[in-house]
Amino acid sequence: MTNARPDHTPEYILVGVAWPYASGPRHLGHAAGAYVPPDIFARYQRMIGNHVLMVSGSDMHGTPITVAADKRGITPRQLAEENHAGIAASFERLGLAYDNYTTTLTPTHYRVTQDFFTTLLDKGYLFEATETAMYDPQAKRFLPDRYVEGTCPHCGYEDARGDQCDNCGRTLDPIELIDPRSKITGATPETRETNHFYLDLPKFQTALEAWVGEASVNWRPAVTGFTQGWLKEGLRARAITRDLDWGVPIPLPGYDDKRIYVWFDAVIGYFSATVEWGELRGEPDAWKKWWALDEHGRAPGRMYNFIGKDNVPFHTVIWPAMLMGYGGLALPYDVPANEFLTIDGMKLSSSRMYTARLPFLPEALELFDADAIRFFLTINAPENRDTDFSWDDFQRRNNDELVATYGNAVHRLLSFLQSKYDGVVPTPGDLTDADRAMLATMESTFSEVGNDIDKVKLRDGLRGVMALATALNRYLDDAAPWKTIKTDPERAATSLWTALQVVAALRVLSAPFLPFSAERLHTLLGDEGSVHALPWQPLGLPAGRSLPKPEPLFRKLEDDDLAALLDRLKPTVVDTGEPT
RNA sequence: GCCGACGUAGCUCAGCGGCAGAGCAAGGGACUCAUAAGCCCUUGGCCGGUGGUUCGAUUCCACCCGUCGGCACCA
Repeated sequence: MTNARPDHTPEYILVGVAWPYASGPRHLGHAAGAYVPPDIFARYQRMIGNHVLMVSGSDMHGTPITVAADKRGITPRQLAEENHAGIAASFERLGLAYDNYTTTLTPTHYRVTQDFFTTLLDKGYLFEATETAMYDPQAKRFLPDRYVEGTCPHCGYEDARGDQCDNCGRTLDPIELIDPRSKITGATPETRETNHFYLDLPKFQTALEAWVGEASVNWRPAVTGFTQGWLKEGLRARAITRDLDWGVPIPLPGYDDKRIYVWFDAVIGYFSATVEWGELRGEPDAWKKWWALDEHGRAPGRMYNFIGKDNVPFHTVIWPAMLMGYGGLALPYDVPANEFLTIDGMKLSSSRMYTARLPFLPEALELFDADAIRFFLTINAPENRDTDFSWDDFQRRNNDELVATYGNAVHRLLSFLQSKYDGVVPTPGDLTDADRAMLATMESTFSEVGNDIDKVKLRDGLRGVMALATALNRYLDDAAPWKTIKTDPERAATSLWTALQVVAALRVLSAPFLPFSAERLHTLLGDEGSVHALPWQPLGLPAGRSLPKPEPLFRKLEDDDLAALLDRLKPTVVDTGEPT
C-alpha cells in the first residue's frame, strides 16, 4: 500500500482477531464484540498507509465439536469444516477484510503449534504430571468437568454441572458431585488416572507482572483489572493436553491417544496465520516484519488482539507467557476486549425464540444490509460495558440516524444537484466564512475520527462521522441554496460546491465503518476504482464533473417490513456440543 | 463464597474533583432540496444507596444493594 503521506513512516500493525469456535454459526454478539471492531481498525490503518495484516481463522478442535459431531454421526473434521465454511461466508458478507482467514487444521498451523510445544518443553516451561479425571465408560472418553452433572454438595440442586452449580453459583470439582452422571450418555463416570503436559505459568509470574505493569497503560480498565486479578491470585500451572483423538498431535512418541488442547493451539493461530500468509505469497520470512524482535528485544510494530471479555486471560496472561517462553516474538500491544451485547435486557441466549435471542449472522445478513448491521453494532458498541440489543432500537437507529441523518444529507444534496444542475458539479465563487467553517470542520473530522479509531474508540469515531453529517445538514439549511438559486446563482453554486466537498469527504470517513455504502457513494460521486484504496484525507470533487443519477444509500425499515422480516426469523436450534 | 467491571434524563449511552451531557423519544416553531427526511427552540436527572476524605464529590475511598463476567477441564 502506498497511502502514506510523505511525513508518515509506515508502521507494522498486526490485527489479530479472536478465533471463532467452529461449533456453529456466530451471532450478532460475537460480531459486536470481536469481529467488526478489528475490521474498522484495520481498514483505517490501511488508509493511513500502515502495513496492516489482519489474521484469524476458525478454531476447529476441542471437546464440544467432537460431541456435536458424534451426535450427528459425522467426523469432527466434517462438522468443523462445515461450520468454518458458514462462518467464513458470513464474515465475507459482513465485509470483514481479512488478509488471511484460515483454520487451525492447516499443515502450517500444526507445524507451528508443535514447534511451540517442543520449544517450550526443551526450555523447561512444560512438565508432565498425573491427574485424576472423570471418564465415561460407555462413551469411552474422558469428560471435561462441565460434561459431568449431579447433585450439588452445597445446595442440593440436582442438575449442577461439574464446573459450577447454576443454582447456587459455587465453583465445583466434579468429584464433589453427589450421584454424578455423564452429560453425554448418562452413564456413571469413573475416575481414572491420566498423564498430561502442563504449561508452567508460575515461572512467568514475575516477568508477566513487569510486562503487564508497562503494557497495560492504555488497556481498558476491565482488561487490566481482570489481568491483575489473575496475577494477584498467583498463577497456576495449566494442562495443555487432553485425552482426545481430535487436535494437534503431541510431537513425541508414545502419546498417540492424546492431543494438544484447543486453547493452547488457538492462540498460536495469530502467529501461524501470519506465517501461512507469507508462505501463500511465496515469502516465507514475511512474518518477521510483524513478529520478530530486534537485537534490543523491541517489537517491530504494534500487535492488537481483538476479543470478547470472556477471553481476556488467554490474551493477557497465557499467550504472553507462551510468547515469552518461546522467545524472539512480539507481545500484544493492546487487547481491546469488548463487553457483551445483551438482548432485550437479558443475558444472551442461543436457545430462545428470536424475540429473546440474538440473531445468528447468516439470518441477520439475509434480512438486513451489512452496513446497517455494522452501524448498529458500532454506534452502540459494548466498549465499556454490556450494551443492549433490541429490534426497536435497531430499527430506530437505522431509520433515525443512519438513514435520516447521514443517508439523507447525501441524498438531498445529490438530488438537488441532479434536478437543478443536471448533475454537474458547479464552479464555486468566493467562499464566505460559513463555507470556510464547513470545510474546516470537514478537515478536522479526519484527525478527530482518526485519533478515535487509533485509540480503538470506534463508537466515538463513528459518532464523529455522524456529527459531520449533522453539520452538513445544518450548513445546507443555513445556506438554503434552493432559495439563493433564484436570487444569487453564484452563491447557490458555491454553497453546493462546498457541500459536495463534504459529501466527498464522508465517503472516505465512513469507509472503515460502512464499507459497502462508502463504495456506493464513491460510485455516485463519479469516481473510479475503490474507495478502500484511498488515503485518509479529503478527496475533492472537481467542478464540472457530471454525476450519475443518485439513489438512496440506505434502506428505511418500515414497521410492516420489519415485522415481516422478523416473522421469517424462526427459532433456530443449533447443537454446538456444549452442555446446557 | 472470592475477584473484577458496571449502575448517570422515558430509552440507548458519554463524562469521572469545580454551576449535570449527547443521540433518540416527548412538546412547540420556521422551512421545502431530500427516503415526511433535515433545521431551530423547549421540557426532562437528589449521576443505585449509606457513610467518609475534601473548601468543593456524579467524579476519590469504604461498605451495602443490583446487573454482567471470571474463579484456571468452555472457548
